Amino acid sequence: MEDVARRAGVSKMTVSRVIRGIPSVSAETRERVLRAIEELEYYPNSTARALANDVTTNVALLVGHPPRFDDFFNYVAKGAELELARRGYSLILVMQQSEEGDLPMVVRQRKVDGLLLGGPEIRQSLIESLLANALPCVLLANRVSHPPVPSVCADDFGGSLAAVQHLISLGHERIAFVGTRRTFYHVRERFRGYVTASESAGLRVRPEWCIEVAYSQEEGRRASLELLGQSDRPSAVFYSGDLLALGGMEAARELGMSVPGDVAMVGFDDIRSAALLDPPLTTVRVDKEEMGRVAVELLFETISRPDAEPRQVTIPTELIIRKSCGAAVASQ
Amino acid sequence: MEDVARRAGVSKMTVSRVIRGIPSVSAETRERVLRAIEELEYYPNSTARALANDVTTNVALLVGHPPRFDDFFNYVAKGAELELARRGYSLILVMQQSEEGDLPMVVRQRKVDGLLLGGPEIRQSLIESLLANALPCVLLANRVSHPPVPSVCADDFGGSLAAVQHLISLGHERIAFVGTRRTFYHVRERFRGYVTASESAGLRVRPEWCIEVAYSQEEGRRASLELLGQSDRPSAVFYSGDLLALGGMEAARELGMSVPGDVAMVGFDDIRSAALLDPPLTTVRVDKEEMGRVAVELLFETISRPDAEPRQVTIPTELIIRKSCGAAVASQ
DNA sequence: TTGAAAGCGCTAACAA
DNA sequence: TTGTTAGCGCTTTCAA
Repeated sequence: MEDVARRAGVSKMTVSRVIRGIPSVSAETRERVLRAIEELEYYPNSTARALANDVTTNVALLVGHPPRFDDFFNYVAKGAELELARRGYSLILVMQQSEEGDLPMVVRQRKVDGLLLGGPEIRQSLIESLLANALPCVLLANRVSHPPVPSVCADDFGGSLAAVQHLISLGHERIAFVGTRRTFYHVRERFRGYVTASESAGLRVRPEWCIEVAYSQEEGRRASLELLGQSDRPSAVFYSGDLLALGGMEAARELGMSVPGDVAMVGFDDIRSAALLDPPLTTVRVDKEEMGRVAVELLFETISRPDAEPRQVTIPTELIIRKSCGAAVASQ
Repeated sequence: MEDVARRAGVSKMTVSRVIRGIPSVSAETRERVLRAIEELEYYPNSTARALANDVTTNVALLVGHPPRFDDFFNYVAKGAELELARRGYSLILVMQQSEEGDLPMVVRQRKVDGLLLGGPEIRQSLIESLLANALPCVLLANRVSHPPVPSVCADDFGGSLAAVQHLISLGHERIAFVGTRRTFYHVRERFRGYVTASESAGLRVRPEWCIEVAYSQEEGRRASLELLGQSDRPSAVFYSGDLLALGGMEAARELGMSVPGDVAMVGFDDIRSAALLDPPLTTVRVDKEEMGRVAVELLFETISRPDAEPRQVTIPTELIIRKSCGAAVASQ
């Protein structure tokens, strides 16, 4: 900066003003400074700026432990990075190191101006510590009631409502629900959609057909084996996540049942593999990149107006009808 | 820091020494300082440290344009982040904004101490600019001959050799190769493995069966339709990447051919979907997390000894035999 | 073994 | 419109 100032025959301060676009600089001076900047290929040092301004221009995306950086958050990260880059910010990727709600290193070190908290595995206690430290946060694919935090979720309720209504419209009256822990907001919502769709069609929700498992293909398989192994079995299964549905298809294969012939299956999320399965999985598409993008938007709102009412944004979902549900028309 | 110093009854300088573990501090003073740090929950400000030391403790993972942050780099990022965190560093994720070899923002701003350059889409000119700016770099899944840069690649040659030899051992004598641009190091190596395996088995490599396409499922499909639509067609196809093989399976389906009955298929990379296909895809597994981890190791070597001979590390691959190759024994 | 002063590259506040 | 001074939170250098 010193060099630029010398070359343009002005003080460092004037250079600083030109860089920041402060109007109180005469046109000709600005011109001279810009030329000097160009000639010297000068670019301001972000560390020094950060120290002087107390703004790092970094945002962290924190994903839960054990390192759950999968297809879903891959897209979210992409959407977030693109939006951050547009604003001159950078994305720091952080895998939580333990299940505890310890403050992440990047926070202790003050390396970031805010955080995107990915998924429901983020502990409530961590959210509270972060807020107590006045760190702007946005929840991604999660929502909490008590401390008011902005959040971005897919339309979990609406998506699941549409999925189950679709099954019902295909004639199914015996629909089971296999999902992860209902302490998770998104699972609760997806379950609510299932219940609402069922009940408003006059179908009874049978508790023994509502199964709670961990999020893995193997767990989806186990639950499905149990469900489908009985004589009194459902004719369709709605899974709260595609990975569980993968396990379900595995189970059906093991039992010699055809999908959708003997049992229809529908998932949620539209992970990359969903379309590649045999049969291709009918599922609810979540726009993950858009979620990342919007989360960044909310974060900036929070940074600029920390006391504003936190917004809770819901991203629309779309039912993607493939073959696993047995609908006549199958796209993709 | 001032506060800690006051509380411990020493100067800032002594606090700094204790934090950095500098020995010339008496045991009792150190004790007092540590207590004060604990009581005040003091944690050094990384921005200030960065400015004083000219070390940001940040590393960027740069992925090519158009934003190719897929399954492969998802795992690489995970491996890299874990290793960086162990060393007190952070990972900044950067999607290249254009095809040009412009210096990324994080570099101009001096936000990072080094870069991991992901994939062959990174322009040679960019690599050279980076090196000219004395920025430590490591190539990931890429290798160049001219400027000496450390790199981490899978055993592209060995993996493809094993894959094609396996096809040959199954009796195939008419094996085609579908791959992306041979200007890419990894494709060149994989092609070399194909040629070597073929020729040492006395098989003729037919140029019209060596097809070059872009990396997408659709391109894999198109190439395969062409290959398999002729009467004089191969009995097996080796794809330089799983995504292409997905397209291949699609093509076979369209042509009413069974895999592996009418044509055997083998991929490379072992992306997440590979095992889920019907039939499950035989492929060469690449340890992507390990690649990320090792890349970080190399980067630190380069940072600490910039003039040392750059290491070129090759990560072993493993042939994963599933069903698409037609082998009798199928695992997974 | 400890501390005081200067400086890393920038910006806020004030003065000219 | 422009420049000077002080300071962001740390570390380096030198002196005590």
